[in-house]
Amino acid sequence: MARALVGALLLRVHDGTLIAGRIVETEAYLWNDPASHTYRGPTRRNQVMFGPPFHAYVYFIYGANWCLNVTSEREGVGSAVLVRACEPLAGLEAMRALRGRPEVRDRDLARGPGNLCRAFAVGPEFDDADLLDGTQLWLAADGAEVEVGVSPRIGITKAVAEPMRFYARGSASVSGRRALSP
DNA sequence: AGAGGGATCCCA
DNA sequence: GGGATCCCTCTC
Repeated sequence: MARALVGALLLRVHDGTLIAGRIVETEAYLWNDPASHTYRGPTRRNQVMFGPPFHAYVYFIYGANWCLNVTSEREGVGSAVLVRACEPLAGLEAMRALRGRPEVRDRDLARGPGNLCRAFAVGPEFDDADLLDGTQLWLAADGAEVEVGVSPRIGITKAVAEPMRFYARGSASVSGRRALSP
């Protein structure tokens, strides 16, 4: 699932403008995973992760950033895929305005999970939104061939060695130290 | 490399 | 209700 999402499209209609990007980086957070929000069971925040797959799980982190996840696995299994970065395809001016940083390069508009949510105007109002049947935020498949690399996840302190980060090889919009993206 | 920032959750 | 923790970002 996390691997398959690399190369898919993320689409957003915001104020009548289409914003689109190709997902180039994801991380899997599985059931029974010490790094996952669901590791200690259901809570108010993480309940969406136990719901049906392909819904948005949106959470706030570090006092400044929203993060967008796609729930995965069947209902009852608390798991999700963090969408860490998109390569911008459409609506770049809108994305730049949403970022509030006129100087940012195109490839960096949705690079990193917090930046991605800003660029796509994604916030808590999308928590639990159905991403296969949405009119404002949704996912779409795409025929593009993407070579997918695998690495450990970024920014975690538990299960650090697990190779559950997936990214599009060669994409300049992949986050993290470039050294992590050989 | 370091500070900022606030929600969440565990354990009292 | 306190305090550690956190799937980060920006600026220095």
